[in-house]
Amino acid sequence: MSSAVIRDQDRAMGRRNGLTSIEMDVIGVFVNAVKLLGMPRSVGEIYGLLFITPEPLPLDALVVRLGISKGSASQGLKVLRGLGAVKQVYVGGDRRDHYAAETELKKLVAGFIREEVSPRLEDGGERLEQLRVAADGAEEGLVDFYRARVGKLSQWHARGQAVLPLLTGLLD
Amino acid sequence: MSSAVIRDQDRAMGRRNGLTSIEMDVIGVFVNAVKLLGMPRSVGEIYGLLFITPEPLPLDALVVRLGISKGSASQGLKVLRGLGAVKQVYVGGDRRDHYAAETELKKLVAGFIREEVSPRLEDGGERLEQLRVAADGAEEGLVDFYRARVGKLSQWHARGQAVLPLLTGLLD
DNA sequence: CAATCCGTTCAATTTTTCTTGAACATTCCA
DNA sequence: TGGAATGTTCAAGAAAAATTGAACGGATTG
Repeated sequence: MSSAVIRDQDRAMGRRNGLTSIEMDVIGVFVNAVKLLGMPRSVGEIYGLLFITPEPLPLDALVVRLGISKGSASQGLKVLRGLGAVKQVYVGGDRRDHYAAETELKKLVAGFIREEVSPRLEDGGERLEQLRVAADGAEEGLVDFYRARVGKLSQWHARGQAVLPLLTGLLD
Repeated sequence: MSSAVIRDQDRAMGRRNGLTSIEMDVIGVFVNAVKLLGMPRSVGEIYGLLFITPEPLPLDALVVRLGISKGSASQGLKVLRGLGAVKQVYVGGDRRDHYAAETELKKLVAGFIREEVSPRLEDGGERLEQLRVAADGAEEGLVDFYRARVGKLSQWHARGQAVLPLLTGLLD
């Protein structure tokens, strides 16, 4: 089969790069979404392609179809595995790892909270300890104000910790 | 008063740059937080300083104390005003605008949702329309799968729109 | 084994994002 | 009205983040 034929097929399907237009649209949605979450474009591309592909795909397929480097694909999959956004699927007679998108919203949100949000909240909790000490040791006229503000921060922190678990609960 | 005296005072208060150590710590907390939300460092610095300062501050004070440019300060305040994270306070006999931090968590979260999240959700809703059409027009064997996936996306979208208002409600 | 395949890592590069600073508009005041 | 004060905008430069690609380690195969 000549490559000219392939290009004709691509054109007929509305392809560019080797992605169909519906694939590109869905990927675009996810690229947008992961940007909102502060993640690199490639993560959105990978998840998007897996989401809109019926079969599990190996790393090479991501490289070829998305036109990204092997390094990006590997790192992107690492992030997605960490989030639990991707399932590893065994494909007989092929020693490559194959991946499929995890599509349960609850799991995705829980993964994001676990990997991205909770660590920061914990970190913030430690800082609060130090802030309380620092506030108490401030100049006379400022101690009360500082204590009030650190108290406000503690309140926020507690609210965050209380609300996050509820959030995943709402998504069954 | 000589600048040597000022420097001595700074050293006694644990200052560097002209910020006390508690100010720097609090600012650090907010710089971290806004990064999680995908906003520039300067926005966190400005909000942090306003949060931990008893008096409302004008733009110049932010420039001097944080050591940032007038442009950054102006743009950062613009963002914070948009979020409703900052109150404009009138100070008699001074024609500069003075700003104080809004410390009601509910307002801050609502502002973030309004400015950063909702617009994207709406945008996503429009894309979904197009995706439904594209899915229906796909190759024979893929139509069912595509419809299912677009349906999944719609579900997520609906969940998001349902949950966001609840979220602010939880923060009274 | 040696050769190949698969995936990871990380320094170098590219891309994106943020910050700066000078030009500008507007308001205030003498 | 002229000039000083205040704040905004945006092009250029600096900084940060993402991507690449080559080198590497380990597993598999003939």
